Amino acid sequence: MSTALGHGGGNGTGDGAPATLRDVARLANVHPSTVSRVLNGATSSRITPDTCARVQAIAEELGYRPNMIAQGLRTRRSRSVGVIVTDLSNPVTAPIVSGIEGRLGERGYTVLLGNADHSAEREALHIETMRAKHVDGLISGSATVDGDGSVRGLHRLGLPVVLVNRGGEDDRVPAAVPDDLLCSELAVGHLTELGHTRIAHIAGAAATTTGRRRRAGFEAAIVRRGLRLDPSLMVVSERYTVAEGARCAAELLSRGRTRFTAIVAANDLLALGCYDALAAAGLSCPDSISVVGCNDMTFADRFTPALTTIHIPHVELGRAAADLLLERLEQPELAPRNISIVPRLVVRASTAALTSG
Amino acid sequence: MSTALGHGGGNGTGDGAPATLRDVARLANVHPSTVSRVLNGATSSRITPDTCARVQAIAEELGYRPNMIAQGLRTRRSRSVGVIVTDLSNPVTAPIVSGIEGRLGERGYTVLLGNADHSAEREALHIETMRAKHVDGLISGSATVDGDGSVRGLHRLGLPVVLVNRGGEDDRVPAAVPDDLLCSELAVGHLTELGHTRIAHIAGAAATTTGRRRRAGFEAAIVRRGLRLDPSLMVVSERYTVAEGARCAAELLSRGRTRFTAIVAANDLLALGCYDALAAAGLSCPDSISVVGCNDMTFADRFTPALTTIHIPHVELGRAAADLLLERLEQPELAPRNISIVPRLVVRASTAALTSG
DNA sequence: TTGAAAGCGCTAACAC
DNA sequence: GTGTTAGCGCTTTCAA
Repeated sequence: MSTALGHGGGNGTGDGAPATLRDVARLANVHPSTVSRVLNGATSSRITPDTCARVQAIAEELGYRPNMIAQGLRTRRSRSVGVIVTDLSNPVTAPIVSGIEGRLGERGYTVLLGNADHSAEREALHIETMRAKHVDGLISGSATVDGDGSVRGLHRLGLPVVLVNRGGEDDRVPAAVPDDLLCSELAVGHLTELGHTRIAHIAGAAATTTGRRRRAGFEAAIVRRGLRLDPSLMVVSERYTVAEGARCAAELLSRGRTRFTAIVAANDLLALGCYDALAAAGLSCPDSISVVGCNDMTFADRFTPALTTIHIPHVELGRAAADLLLERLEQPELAPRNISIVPRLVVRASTAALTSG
Repeated sequence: MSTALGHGGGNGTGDGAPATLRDVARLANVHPSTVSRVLNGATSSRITPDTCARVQAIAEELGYRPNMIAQGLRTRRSRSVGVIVTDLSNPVTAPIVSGIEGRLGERGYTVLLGNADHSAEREALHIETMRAKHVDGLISGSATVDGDGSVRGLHRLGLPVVLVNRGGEDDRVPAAVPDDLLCSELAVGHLTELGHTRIAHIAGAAATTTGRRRRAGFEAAIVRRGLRLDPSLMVVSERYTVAEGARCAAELLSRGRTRFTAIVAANDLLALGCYDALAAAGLSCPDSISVVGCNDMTFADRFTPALTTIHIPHVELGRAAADLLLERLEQPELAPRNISIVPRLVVRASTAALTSG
């Protein structure tokens, strides 16, 4: 009786090499293809229950494991998918990957992980490798908007590709993304309900759809409420980092610290940077300035003040991306579609009602 | 001229299929094996510079990419390694994986990621799959001490395995781990320098080497200083979570809240739980009770109070594990070895000098 | 220096 | 229902 680890293995010749289909066939007195048919659920129905049982017994006894490399070469399906991320150290990346891996794993696919680490060169290298390893598809979390990213190229080459978290500017390649417009709407809505009217925005990099769409959503939300869209209350960050958030908040402050009473940051890291800049300027959050983040990343509830933010279910985002890819792999005839994940406002302690003007 | 994406590809027959070695051979008027020799650095020296150039030109023109699946089947080396983690959502996991992936990527290996998500069954499944996909080796971050984990079994089967973060109890399988004894020594040393003498410990699960060794290190550090080892000041947690930390700290408090003035927690998550339990009991940290964590995970500096903890360089830990595996893959004759990573005390605001007894 | 031949382990089209 | 044959794309003896 073989364990899950293939103990009791061997090919029956005593040389310790793992058993192959041929080994099983030889001991079961059948042809290798018969073994193949028995072991592949789809075709096993056409085999005599008798031989079927015999083959299975021998396979079990030998601890036979199909060689997926050989299978892949023959069938042209590797049952593995590449997952390329911009930055493994970004707090939202792990949950997204977790969601992807979980769903894909359920369906028998393995994840090849590539960390681009903000380098276009490394990203291209990973794509290269994954193509060479014949992944069945690719999920990319590093889409940038600059026209014609490498991932986009793959899509044209016919390799199924799905974007996650950040989408493409258009809808040519399927993507699972948060409803970025709604994120900003929720943030602005919350602040106006608290009485704020002069609200600043620290936008995400223009090269990312999260950055662009959240900015668009912010502007729409402001206009929709009949508030003035003040260009001096807008600053565009270059990267999603705490340091960059601090830089942008300081910039905002330098343009006049009484011009605004609240900041909508394009993500939590930027919001954390706001905390720093405000503290450095001797201002308190939320008493002087309210701050809203976006993502609700791990520990957002444990900062001081606890961060009011827009919750995005990143694990679910990852699962959705996996579903999209699975769909393309298993029903290529279906029209590609997008999934938009609904965010949710989480009120904590970094926002307060406007008291003094 | 072909781009990194293989544009300009095709096999020269116009059917859009990717070019193979044979396609290149045909157009270059040489035998496929010659092309193989040209393209493999090691053997290309034995080829006429002339044909060498011709072959390379054709390969380039066709956008030829070796099929690594076929290569793998033939050479029995997949150039991919499995990385199995206990929990992708643990804050230390991402940096470890990042370190592993970074180093392995430099050396031409791809990472297959498997998230066991605390399930032994899922872990076994991943190991199964990775064996079937013929990974060249395995790095496991989910070693438990219960004798004969599945990973250990693989090691016996001859698949190169390296443990990371948590080691095996003995040294039979190579591991890259923090110096857990030193972690506790640093924590206790820091507290005694602040005047603390009655120090409690929230130990990590006994099934993990981090839990066991940090506990042993704690006990040794206490004894070394001639302090009393009070069993009522020791509680063993079951999982590395905030909730579990809170439970353990509450348990400690229930045994008498004046019996100790400081807590050494086996990791930062447990330490965060201490914050909660102390707050719930109306106690302040660090004024009433000092708390020391371990790991220095992301944002440890941003909690309130900022957490005094033992810094472990997790990216480096991952790199070390990758190095260990690379060593086994490329120089199997070398004796397996372990790498111990040196931790560092980071003093922040959760510890204070003992003033009132 | 190059070509020929064989085969890694598997599946699938075709025969019987 | 099962066997035969061929071949996925590559590397690697062995010859020449």
